[in-house]
Formats: sequence, C-alpha cells, structure tokens
Amino acid sequence: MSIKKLPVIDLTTPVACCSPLVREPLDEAGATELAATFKALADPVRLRLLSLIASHAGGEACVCDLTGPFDVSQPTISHHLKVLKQVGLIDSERRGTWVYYWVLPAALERLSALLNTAEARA
Amino acid sequence: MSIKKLPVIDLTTPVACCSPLVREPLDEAGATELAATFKALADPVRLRLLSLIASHAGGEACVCDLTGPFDVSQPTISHHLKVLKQVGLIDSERRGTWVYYWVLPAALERLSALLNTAEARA
DNA sequence: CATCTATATTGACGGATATCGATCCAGATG
DNA sequence: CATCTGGATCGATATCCGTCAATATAGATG
Repeated sequence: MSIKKLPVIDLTTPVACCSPLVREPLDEAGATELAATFKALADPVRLRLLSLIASHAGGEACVCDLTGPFDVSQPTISHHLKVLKQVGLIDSERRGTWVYYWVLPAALERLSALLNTAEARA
Repeated sequence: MSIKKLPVIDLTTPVACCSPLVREPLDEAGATELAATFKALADPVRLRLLSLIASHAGGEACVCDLTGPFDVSQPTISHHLKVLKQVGLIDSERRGTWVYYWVLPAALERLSALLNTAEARA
C-alpha cells in the first residue's frame, strides 16, 4: 500500500538482470558470482581508480593519468586495473604507447539495481 | 553536447547521500569507508545471509532461520552476521532466547545510489 | 540452583590478497 | 637495430580473512 510508484523505466540501463537482493533469497551460484564483483570493489585504491576513470574527461583515462594520485607503485596500479577488468567493471584498449581504460556502465547499473530496495516503508 | 537528460528524482530513495562514483573522483577517506562496506558484501555467505534476512517474512529472521541453509558452522554464521552489522547493513535485537536480524534499507539505498550512473550514452 | 538451548566469543590454522622490486614486453623514435 | 618509455608480469613477503572446534554467555525451564 501507500504511495508506491512504479519504477521509472530507465532506457540507459542495457540489461537490468536479476531480482533485487531483498526480494528473494540469492542462490549459491549467484552469490558466488556477485561476491566476486563486490570483492573487486572492496578496496580503496580500486574504488578511487574506478571513480577517477569514470569521472575523467571523455570517460576514459590512460594509466599515466592514474598512477600519479596514489601512493602505491605502478605495478600495484596495474594489478588493481586487472582485477577491475576481470570482473567486467572496466575495459581497456592500447593506443600507441598508452593504454586507455573506461568504465562499463551496464555493470554498475546491474549492481545498483541489485541493491535497490524500492519497497514501501511501513 | 548530446542528449544528456537531467536525472529523474526518485522519491523512494530516502537519503541519496554523496555524489555517484562516476561523477567526481572519490577522495581517499571516502574510498576507505566505502571499501569497508563493499568488503562486507564481498562474500557469498554474507550476500546470501543479507538476501535471506531481507526476503524473510516480516523482514527479519532469527539466527535459527539462518544456520540451516548453509554448509558452514554456527560460529561462522555468527561471525558473518557481525561483519554485516558492523558496517551498518543490518541490525539485531534479542527477544527471549532468540536473536533477530533485519536489513537497514537506507544502507542499501546509499550504495545503490552511489553505483547509479544515470548518464546519457553517446 | 542445575540444566538446556540459542547465540556469541576465542584461538588457531590455512588460503587469499595487497604490495613491492625486478624484469619483461610493446610501440615509438632516432 | 638500439634505445627509450609506458605498462604488464613475476616472485616474494606480510597481512588479512574465512573457517572450525572449543568454550563462554544469556534466557528459559525444571
């Protein structure tokens, strides 16, 4: 009951897969896969990398833009980028000397939708 | 340029704190705090616990409802519940012999909002 | 008070992971 | 082809974390 509105259909979301976490129990396989994605987000450096890439001009950034803001070594940055890429949160491409990374919005949207409670509060 | 629409204001979102990850670079302190929350979600058992609690009748479940569906021991379940509670995703209360847990929707909404890209694609 | 049940805490152990220095690889450039 | 630079990979190390068995605590009940 109450003022529950139908969610606005967001056409910018390519694939809003699966039922939200709070609606029905997550099965074991789904939990394992989802945990892997959250694990990739469960590190301060990786979160900042993701945020830096996404908010960078043009929606992409080369590694040379990403090593400066951190106290960790270049191999460590490279490692974190690999982790983010392996779970499908970002992708990359080499252009000449530099390698560019960008965020895959569909992946973030999927997580956002999974965490969305969107329920009427009593 | 392009067809960038203003984001639809979602009144079902209680406290949409902070700027989404993709809008501006996350600062170090924010990243550390956010990473702690994602770390709590970065485990299959904890994800299923959260989902089980949220989708349980009445929106809450006692530990006795939660130990059955898993292959892990009772102390392990207790440990995972503590982790989820420490980051503010769930809360609990003792009633007589049993301890009941429930999900704090505002915490999930905050994460959902942070991951929401809500941007026009070129 | 003794005991039983539900849950939490403790301590230990093994596997995962963040980090580094060293090195390797790929393009660019002379 | 030699060399330089941006970035990835490798191997080692230290720390973190999920798990368990054992034990402790808190209500309920006899």
